[in-house]
Amino acid sequence: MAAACNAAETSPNQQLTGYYAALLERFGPQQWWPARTRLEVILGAILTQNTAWHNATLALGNLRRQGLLSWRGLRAARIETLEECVRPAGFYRHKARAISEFADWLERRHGGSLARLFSLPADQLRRQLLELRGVGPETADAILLYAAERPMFVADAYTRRVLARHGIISAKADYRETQEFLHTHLPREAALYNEFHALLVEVGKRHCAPHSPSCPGCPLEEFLA
DNA sequence: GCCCAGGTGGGTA
DNA sequence: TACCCACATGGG
Repeated sequence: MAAACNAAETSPNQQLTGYYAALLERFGPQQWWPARTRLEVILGAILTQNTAWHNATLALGNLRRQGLLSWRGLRAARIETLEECVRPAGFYRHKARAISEFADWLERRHGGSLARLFSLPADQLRRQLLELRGVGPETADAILLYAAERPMFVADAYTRRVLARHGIISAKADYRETQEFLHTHLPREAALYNEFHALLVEVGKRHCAPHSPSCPGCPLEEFLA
């Protein structure tokens, strides 16, 4: 029998820990982020905005074929070239501009050094990233977590949908509220946030359709039963 | 043909 | 602050 989505009798910490264990048991380690380098993590974080990851990989493949997967390459490229590469990921004008400005900014502000950028304290790094056009809270946190290995939970649409569907957070909880909840009730560990977020995306894709009241076959419902 | 996908930024009240 | 809307392509 499918469980009612009511976990009120256990603490949020216990719920989240139990959810994590249940997801890990069902799906196994997800080995995120699916990228080869920190630069690819950053580009992927921009390219996947409101876009299926598959389309982001098409754009990354185009950039690779054009020899643009380096800061020098990106800075030297014409914006029209970037737009053409990025087109499969949608919103291509925005994303090409964001990538181009990021490359210029890194050169200007940090001498083109990702090591220098990522040596900043997490709060300062996040503030700097948020100053960039096309980098909002989620993209900044994805870069912090998956490229800089800082413990910032990426409270994306899947995370919010899955947690809300199971009554863990309010359906109205926004990005900041969801992230604060997770930071409050989970150990502040990058490896845990990495794996948990990836698992939430996986369960969201497989079992948690938008606008559906339930999640058939969802391991979280079995956990609650 | 419609819905959805690992958001962000600008405008308006 | 809180909504609303534009931005765009590819797959099911």
